[in-house]
Amino acid sequence: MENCHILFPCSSSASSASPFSSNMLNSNAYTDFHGNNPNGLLGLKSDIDVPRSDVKKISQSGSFGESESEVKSGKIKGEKKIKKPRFAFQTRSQVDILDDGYRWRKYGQKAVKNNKYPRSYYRCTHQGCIVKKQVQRLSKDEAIVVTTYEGIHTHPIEKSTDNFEHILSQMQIYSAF
DNA sequence: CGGTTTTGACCCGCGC
DNA sequence: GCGCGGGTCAAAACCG
Repeated sequence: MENCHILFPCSSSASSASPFSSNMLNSNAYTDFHGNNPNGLLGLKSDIDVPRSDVKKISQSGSFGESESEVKSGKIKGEKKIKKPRFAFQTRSQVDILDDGYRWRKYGQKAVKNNKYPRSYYRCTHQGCIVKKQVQRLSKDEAIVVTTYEGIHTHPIEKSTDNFEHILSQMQIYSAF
């Protein structure tokens, strides 16, 4: 029970009063702190709008032979659209892999238009955990890495939270001014 | 050996 | 209807 959920204190007053517009990625604001923020804190954005309803996914090879269509991504036929929370963190780091204490498995990588650097897709390797994460580096500032979390972990961390605290000390979060 | 990364192909929503 | 951009899968390669 000691395992605390990694929930950032951004839900309190982050509703619509967040200083970051939905297009924060295009904002050139952070370009300004270039060299201004030794701490490496960039920004945070929470998005709760998933237009896609996650329709079933059929293998391209059609090798499915059993009814595993159950709760795969939280999508059930009779269920309503489950809006999964989305959090985007901008951090300044040389490495894309920001270890938050969870185990991730990369499942894809795509090049983003308008961006020289590709975007990596990760997924939590825990059973039943559907949390996804994607890491993107800005072409404008290669020192800036945008990590977007999708979903909420429902299981404890396997690694020591000590590591996570270490990360927290490197990044500060704009939860509420 | 098992799990993970890599990488190309496929799929889907949206705009034109 | 087609093309584009973005997201996911899956088989092989890779690493401990």
